[in-house]
Amino acid sequence: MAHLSFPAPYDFELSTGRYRAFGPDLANLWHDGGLHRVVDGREVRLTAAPGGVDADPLEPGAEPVLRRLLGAPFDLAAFAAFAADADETLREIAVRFRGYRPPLGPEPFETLVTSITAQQVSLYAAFAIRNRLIERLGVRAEQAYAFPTRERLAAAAPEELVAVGFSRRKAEYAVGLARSELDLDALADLLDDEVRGHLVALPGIGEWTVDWFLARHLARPTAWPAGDLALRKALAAFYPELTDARAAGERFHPFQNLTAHYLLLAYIAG
DNA sequence: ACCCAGGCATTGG
DNA sequence: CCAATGCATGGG
Repeated sequence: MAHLSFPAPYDFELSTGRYRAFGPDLANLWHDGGLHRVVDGREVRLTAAPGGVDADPLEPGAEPVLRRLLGAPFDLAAFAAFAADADETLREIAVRFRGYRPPLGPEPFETLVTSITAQQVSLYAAFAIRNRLIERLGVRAEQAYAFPTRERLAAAAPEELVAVGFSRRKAEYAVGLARSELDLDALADLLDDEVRGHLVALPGIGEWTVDWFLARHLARPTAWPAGDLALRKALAAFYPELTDARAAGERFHPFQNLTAHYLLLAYIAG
């Protein structure tokens, strides 16, 4: 057992709600009050603890990916200060949901495949399809599964993905991504627009998917998924005067990413 | 049965 | 540049 510390305030349950809201997530499994995640083949159980999160067991080398999973790169204190000085709407949302630290997709390939499953369909459908993919091509540890590796998907026939509910097109996108030459880890060293250029060149990866990759894998502060349907609905609900979602992002510079997450959370929470 | 849901590529103007 | 269309599943 080891401890991962986070600056207060940090609300573990609120922050991990995404992994329960649309049904179970076999790769980020909420089980018996804790979040289970497989790192390097070993299942880790994460639970709330004073001052942060307990991780059991914590292998050397697993800490960076776990901290990333828990959204460690976000500067919540700076966002809180920004929101406190912003409009009344954002100010109230930031206070109501203080301690919310959006989880990140710890692995680039997994993040992209997850987004492909979520294109167009409801998140309930996306989670169901994703879970069947994980069961079929992933590897189970104890309760949770390791998400299917890029190598496993590169070796898969698209028909295997169709069999778990992918459309024919999406099956080809996911397998094509796995088989592409692109070094996904190297994207972390590039500027936002450079990342965008590399990714949108791949079939099935458009602006929306890149925006969420920048936001939820690379934790880029100014990522702003202006085309996202849920974010548009949240904007319409909280800022009816901001009819241009893309332009609206400028208002929240340089905290577009955290603002988007807080608006989505507030919108879903009702 | 029908419609919509945290898109994207393709086709045709 | 923009409009129309098909896609697969789950929930209402």
